[in-house]
Amino acid sequence: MIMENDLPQSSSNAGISPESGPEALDQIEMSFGVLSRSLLEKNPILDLWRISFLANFYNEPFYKTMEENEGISRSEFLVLFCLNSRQGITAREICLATGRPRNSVSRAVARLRKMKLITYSVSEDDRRRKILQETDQGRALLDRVVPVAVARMKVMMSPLSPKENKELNRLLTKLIRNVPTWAFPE
Amino acid sequence: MIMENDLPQSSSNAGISPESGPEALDQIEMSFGVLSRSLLEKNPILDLWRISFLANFYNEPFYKTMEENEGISRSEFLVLFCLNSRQGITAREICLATGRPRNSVSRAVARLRKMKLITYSVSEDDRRRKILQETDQGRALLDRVVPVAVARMKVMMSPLSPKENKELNRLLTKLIRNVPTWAFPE
DNA sequence: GCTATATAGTCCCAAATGGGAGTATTTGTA
DNA sequence: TACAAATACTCCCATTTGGGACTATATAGC
Repeated sequence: MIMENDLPQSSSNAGISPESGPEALDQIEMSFGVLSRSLLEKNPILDLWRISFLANFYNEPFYKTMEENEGISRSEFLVLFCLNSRQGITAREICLATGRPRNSVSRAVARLRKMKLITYSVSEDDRRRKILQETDQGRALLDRVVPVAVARMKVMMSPLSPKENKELNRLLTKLIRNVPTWAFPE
Repeated sequence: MIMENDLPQSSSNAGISPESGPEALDQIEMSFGVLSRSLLEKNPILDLWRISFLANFYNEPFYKTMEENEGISRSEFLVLFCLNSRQGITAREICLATGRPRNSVSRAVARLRKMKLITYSVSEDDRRRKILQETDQGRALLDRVVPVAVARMKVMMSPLSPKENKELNRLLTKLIRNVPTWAFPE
């Protein structure tokens, strides 16, 4: 086991400049402007802003290109992705897990069904429920799209060493465990 | 300076259960269902999913209640928030920093102006540009809304010790610096 | 200086969105 | 059994959204 010093930059983008200090976000200023830089350096909801920044600039372009290439909307992708992840689930589960309104999920399900990317069968236990299932075509679409997303994520995560990645996930787990205490106001 | 052991849970939510291991996300399953739990534990774009989960379940309810309480949309809030963060900026800067389409920002600016929450003046240097500025009313609105957001974020971040919070930000900085290399496909 | 190209911002309109009512079914209560 | 309340899902429709054309201004190339 190699003991590595995590403080200097890891494998990729080595030696461009120190990772912290005032010049750390020079590249951001180039691409996203001065305002973006100052928001990422200092604002009253800094931690949240930074997390949202990452999520936002990953997700939006990804969904946009997926729409163009596969004609599949964000909600439609999410439905397929969820089905791929767990068997025997219903629209309600997808709403809960993704935060999308039941409305949009229902519509996504209807369209995916029309496109023969999924099927559903009324649950025997509870005939209100429809158990969703991806078709071979649906799986095939994910097999085209998910690798693109994975590759994109790998690039996103590439500045972190394996050890740092693990540490990030440890911290995220702490935050995620806590979400139920604050997610739903009132 | 107190040397604390960061591995056991920090100040709040102490002793509920270990923060990792199979039972770590029991609470998630309660609130968000089994699907959500399995997605947060394992999926091909796990890191991204977890980051998006946090951003999503912070942002959506926040914007929704702000809409209800203040009659201000997401884009409108973002415009105000940006103006509060930096002087002399234009709509374009806000688009770059937030990823919102210029369209929506333009509309948000128009509406905020009608509501007397911001003003603008054509730039002398470049008469295409409109320099935006918040009014006292606009600032007052932020003074009502931002503390709510800050409080919510503090709860969100409360599971982390100061040291862990700092470490998280170190890791996020590494990721953020790298965004320009992948954010815009093609 | 003149023309072509780029940029900031706005407008139009077709399409997407989500709130909330509606339907079908199940569960709880007596 | 009867009936009230809850739940899963769908439908209707007013509102929002964002792509892309358009206007005004600025910049670059010659």
